[in-house]
Amino acid sequence: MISTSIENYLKCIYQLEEQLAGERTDSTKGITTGAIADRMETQAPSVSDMLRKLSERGWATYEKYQGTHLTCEGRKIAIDILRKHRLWEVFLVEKLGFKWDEVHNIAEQLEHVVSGDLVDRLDAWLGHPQFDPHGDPIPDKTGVMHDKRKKKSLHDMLSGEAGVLVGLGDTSDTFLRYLDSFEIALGTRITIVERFQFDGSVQVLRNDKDKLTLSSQVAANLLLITP
Amino acid sequence: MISTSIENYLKCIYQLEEQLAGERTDSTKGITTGAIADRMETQAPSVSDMLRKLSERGWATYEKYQGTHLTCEGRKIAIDILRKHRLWEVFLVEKLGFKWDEVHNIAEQLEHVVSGDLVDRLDAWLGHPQFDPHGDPIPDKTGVMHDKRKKKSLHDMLSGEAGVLVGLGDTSDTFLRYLDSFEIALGTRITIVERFQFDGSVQVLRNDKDKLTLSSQVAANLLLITP
DNA sequence: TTCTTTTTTTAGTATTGTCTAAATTTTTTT
DNA sequence: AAAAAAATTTAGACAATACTAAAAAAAGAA
Ligand SMILES: [Mn+2]
Ligand SMILES: [Mn+2]
Ligand SMILES: [Mn+2]
Ligand SMILES: [Mn+2]
Repeated sequence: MISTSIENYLKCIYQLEEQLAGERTDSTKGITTGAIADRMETQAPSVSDMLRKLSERGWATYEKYQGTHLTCEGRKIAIDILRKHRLWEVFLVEKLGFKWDEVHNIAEQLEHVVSGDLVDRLDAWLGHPQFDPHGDPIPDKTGVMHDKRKKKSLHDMLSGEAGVLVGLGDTSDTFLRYLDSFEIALGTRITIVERFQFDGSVQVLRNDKDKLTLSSQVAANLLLITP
Repeated sequence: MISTSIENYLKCIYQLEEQLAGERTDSTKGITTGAIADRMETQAPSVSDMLRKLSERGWATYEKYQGTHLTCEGRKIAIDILRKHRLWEVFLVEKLGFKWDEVHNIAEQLEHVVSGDLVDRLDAWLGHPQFDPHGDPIPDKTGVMHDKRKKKSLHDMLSGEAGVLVGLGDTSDTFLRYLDSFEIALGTRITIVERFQFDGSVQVLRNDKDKLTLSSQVAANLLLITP
């Protein structure tokens, strides 16, 4: 039996690896103790302890001071947890009517419920959803994500370019509520009117109607598909 | 924060108290260490330790060798867990299509998910069900069970008497599957044809059609309403 | 009542996961 | 290249929960 704590660590390392894959080219250095401690809001020694345990159990490679990488088996577990997390989020939003900023903590608990059948039945009953309420792809039963969309950050788009919001670089509750206040949701069409070099902010058109200004930080976390 | 383990103990003690209330008249002696250990499939010393902790926290009264009773606050927690357990069971059977003998272990985990909103939304979305898939009453938000039915064990019914199955004295997976093999479910109408003094078994009519013989032990665990 | 059996508690140990403080190693700066 | 700063690991401790073996108390039998 895998403990809740181990599952959380594996998922965390997986997500840090995903993130790094998008940013850096060299993957020689593993995920650092510090990055994990930050993300899990825990202390570095706890992470060191856990990394030794994960490598003993064959779910991560780990050499002192070199950071860590998931093994195939570790990655499989992480993806399985992520699948459960996102499916439960869909359930909470679509069926129970929660808002997208209310589901994370609940899904954080539900993802650890273990049952051979439960996830698959949930998946089928929800109609095999492809994405969770935050636009993140839901892996299928075999761990494959069928996300063929090429997402581009609003940060990297040019004046006049338009796209539809389909993903977020940050899914924290505070950012989600911040987007609510702008009336920006998944599916919202965004067109760049003007970029300001001064502070990196952008003026955009929301759904071809309303003009608004988004900070550089917000823009960087909005991921769109452009036609 | 209340741990999963504590929640399980409180629920267990509550259910033993319920059961005892139906059997005995004197409630002076508390629920025994041994009864709890049996039901939780744990060792007596673990129970002794936990009882001391429960009484320290004000959820149970406990004096050495005298057994335990829940306090009001302890009972409130136990009922809350029971409510969650039974609502999740309804969800698993009605929405996801699980069979009644497959849901207990899953609900045993789901009952510990904590969220102010989740249970109430689940309850409303399920249409405020009164009973779980095993016929057990579901407490409302305030902890009250609205179960006005007078249940009578098949064991205590006379020849010729008839009733409708609405509850079970034992909800173990093995007993549930045993009932499946007899094609007996909640709502099944049962009429006593003949009682055998020899071994306490009864010959009954199922839904006014098929004759079958039930052992004394089965009969004792079938709870019916009689018109 | 006294002896025997059963139940319960105490004592001592193990496991898991966390933390702080101190030591060590790596990285960065001068 | 040496010194300073930052990151990481080790050491030692603690809380929660469970277990076995032994002691103590309660219940039942003779
Ligand atoms: Mn989690
Ligand atoms: Mn999500
Ligand atoms: Mn439980
Ligand atoms: Mn039930």
